[in-house]
Amino acid sequence: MTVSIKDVAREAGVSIASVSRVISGKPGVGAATEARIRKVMEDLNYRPNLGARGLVKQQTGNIAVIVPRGSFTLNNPFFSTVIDGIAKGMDQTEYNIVMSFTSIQQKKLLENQSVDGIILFSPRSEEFQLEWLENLGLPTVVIGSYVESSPFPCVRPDDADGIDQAVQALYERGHRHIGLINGPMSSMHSVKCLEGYHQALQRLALDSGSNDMLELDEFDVAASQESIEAFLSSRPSMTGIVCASDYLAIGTMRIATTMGLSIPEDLSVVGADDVPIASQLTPALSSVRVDLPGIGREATRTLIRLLAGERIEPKNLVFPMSYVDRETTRNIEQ
Amino acid sequence: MTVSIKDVAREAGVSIASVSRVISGKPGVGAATEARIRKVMEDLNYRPNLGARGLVKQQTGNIAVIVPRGSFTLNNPFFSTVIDGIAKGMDQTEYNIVMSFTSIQQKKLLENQSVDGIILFSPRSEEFQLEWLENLGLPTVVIGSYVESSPFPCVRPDDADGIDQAVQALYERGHRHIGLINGPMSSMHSVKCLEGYHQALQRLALDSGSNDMLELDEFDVAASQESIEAFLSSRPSMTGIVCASDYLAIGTMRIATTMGLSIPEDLSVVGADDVPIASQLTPALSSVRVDLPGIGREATRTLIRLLAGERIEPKNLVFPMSYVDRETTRNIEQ
DNA sequence: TTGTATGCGTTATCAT
DNA sequence: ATGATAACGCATACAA
Repeated sequence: MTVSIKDVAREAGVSIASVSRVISGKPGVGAATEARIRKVMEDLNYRPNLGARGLVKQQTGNIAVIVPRGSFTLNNPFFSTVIDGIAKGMDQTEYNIVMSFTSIQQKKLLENQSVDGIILFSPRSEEFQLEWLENLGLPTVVIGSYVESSPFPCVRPDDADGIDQAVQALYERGHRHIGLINGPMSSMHSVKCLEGYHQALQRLALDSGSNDMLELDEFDVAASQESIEAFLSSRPSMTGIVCASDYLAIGTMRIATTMGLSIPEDLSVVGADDVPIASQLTPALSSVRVDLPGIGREATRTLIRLLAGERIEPKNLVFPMSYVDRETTRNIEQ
Repeated sequence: MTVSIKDVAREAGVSIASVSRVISGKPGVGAATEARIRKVMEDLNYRPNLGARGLVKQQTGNIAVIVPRGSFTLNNPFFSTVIDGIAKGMDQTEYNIVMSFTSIQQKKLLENQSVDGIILFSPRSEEFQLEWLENLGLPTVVIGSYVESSPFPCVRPDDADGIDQAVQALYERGHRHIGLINGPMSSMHSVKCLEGYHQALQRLALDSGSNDMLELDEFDVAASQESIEAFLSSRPSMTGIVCASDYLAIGTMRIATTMGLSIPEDLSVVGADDVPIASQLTPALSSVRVDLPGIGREATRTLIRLLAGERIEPKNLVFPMSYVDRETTRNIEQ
């Protein structure tokens, strides 16, 4: 059924070695024979078998992109935007992208020798054992904040500084009671966000001693409606909210609105990452910008270098964030 | 470096055949030897090589998921939501998902015998030659409206009826001048939407003879700001707008707002597909719902059956749509 | 129950 | 410049 190098060889009246040579562009084949071979390949509609080639060359030509499991993953524009960058980066290479969204897929994929390298979105602490990952012996690059002890190169936004900037921006606009809506602490991203929040509060002497952070169980807002409502209504003096992601911010805005609060009149909201849709919203979401596709491209570049045998230093590539003022934040009188 | 079936055999003092048998769970191996082999596999940390297995079994274990090229693809929640369903469906199987977002990747992927089947998001007419696709000889399922002459099974929303329902809903709320913001006609999706639009207009005797459809060059709104502005401002009597996708609707709302129109007071807007974020917006977007993850799952199921050698009838699996009334539509007095 | 041998499609080594 | 052949890791028909 499927036409192989052997069929081409027979049809062209040459050995498979010669066919292989023209396929891989290796020297050592006469112009005339090459032409003949090419013609036959065309006629027979020959297609190389990547699996067979991989077998002898000891590589698959595939890169695994591992996104966290959970209901909202791909739907979260953070991931899709970074993945966009990964895809663009991968385009310059010979590699294909094998994606996996669930833990079942992930184990299957990684344990089957079906990829040459891994791009790993920073998993929750409960998802992967670092030891298991290391044991795989595959070149790996992590995207997003990750445990300090990780031996893998890491490309990430400067989450802590981003949240710090968001708080600072609200402060400069007259806000004095500023809350943080954060993800679960099992995610390093949340840990970093909290770090930045505390840092800003301390510098601005805003630390009231009260706990104004809400830690959600999930990054999924829909599942956390009640706790957000409670958080908001129990803090009437709070005029500004910083969220650990734009996605969280969108959900928070919705909930606040249904509670009768208008944005930004009653409550200012700042997101994080400045996902593409943020600027399309009404009102447009103030956020802390970072080059998401750039992160994806850089992660790809790094992995490719790793694959080529390079040693990568420094291990941490941190992308700067910068506050973008839009319509969900307002100046308030003191 | 990498441990193979051969190493296991030697270490366990058996033949590779026996090892292969326990791996594939085939009968014909004594309990004692099986135990010994398993232990050695464990000790040596043996991992099967999918490529090698594929070579002999003539299959790769990979499914290609082809999404249209272009700037806004993964970022478009339509795709990510359907893909979510695909991933869930694929979880029940032994297949991995190989994604490709660019034409370069796509050719590479499809021409290399590195996948067993294809899930294809309905491409623009200029993107793929049907003949080329058929020539691949791979089991293929299309998601979304596609050319009639396609020989591939197709899973899709009932776009025409969806838009029809949206127009109908606006009509019932008192609207008499209703526009359509549509994608390019090179996409069958747009063609179907237009079809539903005309159908509704005719039934409701609303066809004014004027052309109230705006055909965008791209599904990307940001690039079409000017034409949308012009469209809106040149039709002051228009009170309702139906959009060919939620994404388009979000962009349209933003542009209308910056023009000083408030939604839904001055302009009612209805999206299509009811993407997850639609209900999270403020105001929440009225839309035409369809089970997007269900479409993904069904496409996967269909492809798996195709892969198993089944013949699939009917070729078209159409998912119903139904209007969801939220906050971007209002009743108007006659 | 267990082992031997062959072949899957390709690259690479070594002759010629 | 060209060809024969081993090897990659695995499944399987056939022998024992």
